[in-house]
Amino acid sequence: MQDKLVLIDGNSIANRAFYGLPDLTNALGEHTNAIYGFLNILFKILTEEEPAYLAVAFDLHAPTFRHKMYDAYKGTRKPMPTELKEQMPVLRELLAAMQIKVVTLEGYEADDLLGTLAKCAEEQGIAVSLVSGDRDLLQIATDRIRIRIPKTKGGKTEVEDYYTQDVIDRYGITPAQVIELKALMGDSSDNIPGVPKIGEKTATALVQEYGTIENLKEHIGEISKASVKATLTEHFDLAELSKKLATIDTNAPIEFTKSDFAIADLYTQEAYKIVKRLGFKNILPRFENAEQENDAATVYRIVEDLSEAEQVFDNCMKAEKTSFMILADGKVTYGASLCVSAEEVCFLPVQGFITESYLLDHIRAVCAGAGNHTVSTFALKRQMHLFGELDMEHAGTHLFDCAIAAYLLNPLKNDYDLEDIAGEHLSMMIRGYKERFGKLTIPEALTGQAEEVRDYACDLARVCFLGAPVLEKKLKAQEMWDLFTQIEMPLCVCLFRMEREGILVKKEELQAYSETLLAEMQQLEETIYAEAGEAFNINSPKQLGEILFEKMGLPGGKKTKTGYSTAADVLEKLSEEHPFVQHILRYRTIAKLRSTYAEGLMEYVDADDRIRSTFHQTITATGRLSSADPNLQNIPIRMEEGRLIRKAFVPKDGCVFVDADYSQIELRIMAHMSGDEKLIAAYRRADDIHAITASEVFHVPLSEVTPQLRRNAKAVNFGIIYGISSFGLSQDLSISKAEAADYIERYFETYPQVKAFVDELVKGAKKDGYAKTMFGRRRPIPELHSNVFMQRSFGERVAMNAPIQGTAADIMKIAMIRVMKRMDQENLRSKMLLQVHDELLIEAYPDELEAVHQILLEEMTHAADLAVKLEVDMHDGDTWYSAK
DNA sequence: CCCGTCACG
DNA sequence: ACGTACGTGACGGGA
Repeated sequence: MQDKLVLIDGNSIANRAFYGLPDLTNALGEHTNAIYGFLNILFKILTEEEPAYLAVAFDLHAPTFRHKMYDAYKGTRKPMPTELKEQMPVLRELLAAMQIKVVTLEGYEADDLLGTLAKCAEEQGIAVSLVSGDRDLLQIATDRIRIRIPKTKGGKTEVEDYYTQDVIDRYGITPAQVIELKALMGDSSDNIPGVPKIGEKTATALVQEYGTIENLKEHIGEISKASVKATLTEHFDLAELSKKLATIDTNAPIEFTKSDFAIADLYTQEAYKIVKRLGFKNILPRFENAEQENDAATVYRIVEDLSEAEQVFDNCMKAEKTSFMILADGKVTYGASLCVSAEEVCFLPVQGFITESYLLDHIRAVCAGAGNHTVSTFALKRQMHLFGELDMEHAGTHLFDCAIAAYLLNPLKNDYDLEDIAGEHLSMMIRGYKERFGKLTIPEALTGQAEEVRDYACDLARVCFLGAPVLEKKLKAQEMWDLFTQIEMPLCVCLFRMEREGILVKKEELQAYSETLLAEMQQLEETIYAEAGEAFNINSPKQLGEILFEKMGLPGGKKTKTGYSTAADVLEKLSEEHPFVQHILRYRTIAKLRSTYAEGLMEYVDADDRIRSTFHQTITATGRLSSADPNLQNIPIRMEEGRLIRKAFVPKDGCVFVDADYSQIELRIMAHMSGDEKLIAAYRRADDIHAITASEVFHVPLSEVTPQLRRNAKAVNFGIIYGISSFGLSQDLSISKAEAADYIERYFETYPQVKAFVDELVKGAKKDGYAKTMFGRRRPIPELHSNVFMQRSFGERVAMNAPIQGTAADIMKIAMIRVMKRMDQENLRSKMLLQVHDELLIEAYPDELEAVHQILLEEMTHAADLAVKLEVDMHDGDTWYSAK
């Protein structure tokens, strides 16, 4: 097989990728698109050519002979944008990790080095491919040196190839004449004033006719075009200069040798780490052979013998700290890994005498910890569902959930898997399940690749073991240790118990409700089709838009990226005059209630007629919880027809619901945090804060506050919490922006300390890079430093909202822990079932009703000590509907 | 898989 | 001039 050398123009290809691809960032916020594009081209070429030799050339910042030739040469290059500039050293680092030869030389540009190497290799009988986006390189083309220029066509990268003949075919001139052409076109000397610039067609014709610019000069009299003649006569010296600048120096002091340029193993462990960090998921598999070699000091052991297992658990109990990870799929446990020390990690597969319950019971015992050791793991709540509950307080003092810790350190991430935590906090690269086992189930993996499963499970436990102290240190440094130990970890147990409990629903109520809805839906469907004159999919915004705005010709501006907006606020403006639109809106409401709530919820009813939602503790940017599968935090209440669904949620036999919710908690927090005396006084005075606000802001006696004025004041109150903007308020109140701005101004005049407070929030967040709650929870706000107005404004609103929404979340979490703890202490059998941000739902035994009321009231109102009293509204009911 | 829409706080 | 209120999750449609 013939030897091949591939040469790559590093700057040119990275540059091309940077401008050709959308902006791309990894989890750390590093820009990566130039590197990504570079790698894609590299792999494409390598796959195609299978070369024996490879090198990438880069420009240096040092001046080249071109600078010496012409002072202004440095100005001929555009400055690199920082987003690209920062990628270059990372790319170099990656190439080094892949053991790829990188050439740079002071005083020479990449072109010169590539040209020299190409010629040198050609002389040694090696076929050369030179990859660049720069057509200057075409001058190097021969029959054995191929210039390859990547082009993007419709998202696909294609490569244009040029041997000598291809240059002639495409440009009508020989490779050697490329410099003549460039000289006439002034291509390489953009910034030199007065340099001749002749269009490509004319220039090509001239080169074809005269061969060189020197020859052209001698025949300048023959040129007919006056402009061409003038510029060439006047500035011929500049054309000559231009030619010299465009000429690639193939005599750079550099040499091609086979040994120096031979491709070694590209897929090293070092390279794997970098690609992993960069987040190139589809490139990563190439590097998978480069397994993370374990520290020689750490032993991963499979334990199958019962007495040996006993020994492992015994050691865990005695150890100062330990960690574990259960390997399970849904409800089935296949094994667990435990880390007794940094040197010894054991994997215990479920088999023989090591049964599921044996394993789980022992792990629970390790967590419950008779001793004083700390136990770290990942996603503790999920594992509690396998082995059972723990003590809330003990969780705070002795257990460490790496996912929750990582979430507190950066709540903006989409997920917190252990592989990411290992990379981000330990600079350790762990391969994930999919990378190791693909689509295999755990039992399949265990049969076929038992040792790999062992390594995987042990890796996870080891990351927990090593990660906990690192995360702990960071939490303490950021003053979130109390938040973690006193709120989040105990809450984790609290949430587990709520999830395990579930909530009873009357399936037949859901069914009946669904049928009622279906009947009306079908009726509406008929009416709508008749009015539209055809049948269409009402649920399709696209089809609906066409019917409304094209067929029926209703006035409607295009609003969304994909077409007409048919959102409720748009349709409501039309509905007055068009009953048809009212029918559409009504249909939407009914369809939503049926699909998401009536039908949707029925899917989740367990055998014991209870629905068990999952409360996610590591999702929101502000510190709130979220509920999913199903979401029980968005059950309808605002509209009566939707609210009816709550009649299906009932307490178990012999119990009643107690529903307690904070009254305007966010606004009270606002009053407290701002310290605004007038707002605080307003809260101390009476209960209808919106009316008082209206009275004070609009200067009318409280008794004369109209519902309209109250509504406006309420909207302004909300606006302040959301991060006020006149546009947003104007939208909400359907008033002009100027009026909205006026309201805001009046509000700030009335409560000047609120104004100072929100200003300070933005200022502080800009300085620190994050917003902070009363309990130290942080939310990073990178948008604050954006150059884009929209994004920056968003950042400012977030800086105002996050401390308020987040503090409310903190307070509710504290209340939940205290309520549950008190119910435990008083040996109540009543259960906490749901949290809906400012509301708690308890399933109470009648004989405990008084106690439950008292506990809720006391613990919720005293969860935080604010300048303004926290008020709680409480209702009992035999359904969730009537308990509100 | 993303988008538009809509349910909640 | 820019064009949005803050925070979520689920559904159906359509590429």
